[in-house]
Amino acid sequence: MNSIRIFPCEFFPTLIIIIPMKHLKRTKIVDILKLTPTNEIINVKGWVRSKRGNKNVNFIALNDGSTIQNIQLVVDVEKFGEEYLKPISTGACISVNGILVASQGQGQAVEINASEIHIYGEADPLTYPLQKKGHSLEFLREIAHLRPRTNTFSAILRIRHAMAFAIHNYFNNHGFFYLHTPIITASDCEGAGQMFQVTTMDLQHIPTDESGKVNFSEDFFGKPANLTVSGQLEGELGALALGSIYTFGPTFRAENSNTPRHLAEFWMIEPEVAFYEIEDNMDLAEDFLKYLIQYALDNCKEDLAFLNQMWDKELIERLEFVTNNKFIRLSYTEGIKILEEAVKNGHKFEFPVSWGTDLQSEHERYLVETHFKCPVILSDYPKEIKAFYMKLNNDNKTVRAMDVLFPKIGEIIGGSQREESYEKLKSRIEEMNIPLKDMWWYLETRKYGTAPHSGFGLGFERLLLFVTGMGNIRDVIPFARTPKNADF
RNA sequence: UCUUCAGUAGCUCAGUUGGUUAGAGCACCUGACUGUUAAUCAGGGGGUCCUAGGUUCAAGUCCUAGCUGAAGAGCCA
Repeated sequence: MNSIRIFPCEFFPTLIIIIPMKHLKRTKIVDILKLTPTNEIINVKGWVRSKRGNKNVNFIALNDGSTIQNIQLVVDVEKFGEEYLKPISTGACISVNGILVASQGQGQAVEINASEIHIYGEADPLTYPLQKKGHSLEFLREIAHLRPRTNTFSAILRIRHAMAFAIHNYFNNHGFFYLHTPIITASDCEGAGQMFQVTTMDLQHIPTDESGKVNFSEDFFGKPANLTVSGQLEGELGALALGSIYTFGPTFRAENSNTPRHLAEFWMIEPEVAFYEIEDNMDLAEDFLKYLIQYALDNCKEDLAFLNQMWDKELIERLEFVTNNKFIRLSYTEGIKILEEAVKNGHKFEFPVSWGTDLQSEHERYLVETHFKCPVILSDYPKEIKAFYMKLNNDNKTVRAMDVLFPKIGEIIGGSQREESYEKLKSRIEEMNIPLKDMWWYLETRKYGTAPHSGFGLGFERLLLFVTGMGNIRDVIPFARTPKNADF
């Protein structure tokens, strides 16, 4: 390393002597904390969380993001000089060589006696927005470029990584293949809300035809194109060839949703499996969610403990409850009966309950949080309130849909067994006025070698809301995209 | 998009029935302190009271509109 150390000379106070800092391979704090103290010199690099002390000795709490834990640096003030240490304030980035020793203080097992310090970057205390105190989540959202440097967000981002890894791990272990479905799609029939249009046309001079309509043949793809709202339809194509696939990618919805549970850009996991009935689909969803939550409990202990202590005292308890209890499974019809019973017994809902209407948030919350106090898988909804591709039951009234409802989050998973009959699917498409010409490829999977199959979509950030205990989805993604907000 | 609530120092917030020079804690700066744990102690600086109108002798405080944020609802994962 070409780093240097500068310090004032005793005889010529203005003279600065430059000495190359001894080059050592960096050790991450997460690994340092596992070491037993020897007399070897090690190097640590990171950002200063706090500096305290007196005329003789300074204590620097350093964090490098590898763990929520800081390493304590002990700095002899006389050795470096007050002036040199001054710019090492909260937020500054430094590289330190020193000896790892057993701590003389109470708060930590080991600490580093600093012998050389190089300052990579100062952080002017007058303007650096992060202080050594708690900040509101709303304030931190306004400084999304710096919030990963806080304990809370570094914990969330490490958990986010762990969950992404665990998702791939689970599917790989279960023989699923990761299928990359397109981000840009020219089919407007994915049926999950408003789409963002993709175009290379000059919006100031849009080409039109004789009748004044937009001439999309001049656009990049020669027809209207959008960002995907779901990889499911393509996922089905994969499942009907590879057997078991999953997608895990960004998803875009141009809905004007202003809630703590919605993002315009979010990540979704969509497994799709051939020869799966709806019950198999439920088994997969339950096993998958429990695996992920258990993975977090096993591998993100310190970060979860921090979030539990800081934001949500019941977090770990709630996670353990979910892994230890079977999800309640019941049909939409049974759910309605329970809700009607509740109304009879005096429970007041803002919206009326009756068979055939979609369940409101308050109804789902009643089932999950009040009645069962447990995750619930609701299935077999009336066909009128569900998507065209869901398999019709023999009663001709309900479809094999399933929603997994979680406490605090609501719908975390939505899925179904897919309609595999060419004729039934075709007539559903026609009933819902979806243009058949755009769906020919989807229908051909039913025309040639069709098979029963099922799948679901898991909102990655909704999973993270549950696992981290955060209340707002904008706090579990590094850079949130919501209506009127695409900064950073 | 609808409903409700909020916007005062860098951050978190107090500010009485409308009444003189708008406060506190933390942060920051200066000083003290021989091992601190978001160190402590003493002192200091720091304000377009969200914006624009209006009511009033007088507005941080009341009214109207807008902007921004949050919560709930709808849409959904």
